[in-house]
Amino acid sequence: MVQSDFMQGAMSASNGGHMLSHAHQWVTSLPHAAGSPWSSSPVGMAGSPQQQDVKSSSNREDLHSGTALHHRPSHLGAHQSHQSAWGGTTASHIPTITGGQQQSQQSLIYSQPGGFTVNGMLNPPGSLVHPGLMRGDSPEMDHHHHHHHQQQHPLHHHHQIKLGFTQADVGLALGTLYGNVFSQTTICRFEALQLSFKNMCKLKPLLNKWLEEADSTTGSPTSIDKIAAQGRKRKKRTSIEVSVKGALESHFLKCPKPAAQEITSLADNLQLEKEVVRVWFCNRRQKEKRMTPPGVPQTPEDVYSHAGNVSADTPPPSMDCKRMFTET
DNA sequence: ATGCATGAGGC
DNA sequence: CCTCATGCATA
Repeated sequence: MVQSDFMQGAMSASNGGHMLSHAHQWVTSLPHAAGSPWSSSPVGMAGSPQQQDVKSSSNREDLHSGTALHHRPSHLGAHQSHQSAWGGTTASHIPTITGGQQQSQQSLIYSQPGGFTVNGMLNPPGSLVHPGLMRGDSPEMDHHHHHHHQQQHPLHHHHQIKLGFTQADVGLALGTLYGNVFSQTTICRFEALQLSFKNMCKLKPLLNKWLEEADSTTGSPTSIDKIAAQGRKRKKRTSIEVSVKGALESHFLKCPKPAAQEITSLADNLQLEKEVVRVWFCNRRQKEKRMTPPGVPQTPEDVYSHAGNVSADTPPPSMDCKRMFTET
């Protein structure tokens, strides 16, 4: 395909000696067997071309999973404490795509030492529905017993103790294992289902493989080799004021895809570089296309539940507003 | 966890 | 210039 050139980042957590100042979330604490993430068959969503690229439709079926995932016995003194979102550790739960919409963000379902009773069923091995075939699939695991995350008990005899890996660790591991390195950001977005449907489909199998590996390798030293290079200077992130953001948002609602000239005038009015405004719109549009539209936070259950129809939401208004308010 | 940014691939 | 996949930098 075309978008296959992931391998440039790979150094987010390896510079100096302290990776990220405050580590992030801990991932992967999967109940063994809780495999099927999105058991749904996103592809089967014929009839509802939800969001993006419908053109490459016919090959996004790598979603079947079904591999029992386990965990890796390591004992990290997880200490996540931090702000809001961390209601718990982010279990690297592989989400189930439900037709391309939205899910929750960090739900941690995992097993407890006493036996994670997610539901008692999870999904049978082999219940991987093929994309396009069936879609009722993965049951809903209850999220009632979530958050417990890292309980670092000294004895983790079995390799059943779930552990926490940081998202950055996972991203790195994926790279060392399969060649595609991902950043904490990507893993985070994956878990939060904030990637495009297609992107999700691409990443899911990788994560699944990692999980398998993590289980089997139970402690095997993953060779760490990264491609660190890239001395390109990045533009300092522009901080846009809230009021200005509001203005941009306002315009976006009127016209999500302004013409170059509009962008120019807008930039002028807001006193921002044109490029900044242009990029803002690009990013804004992208955000619009992601899964997990705001306002429809699904509970973890929903996430793991049904997944069949892929109903498109966010109908592309495709209205072109060339210049309705060009006041130079 | 997310906002702004970079780049490749497309038109 | 856009879309898309990704990620540094940041709140």
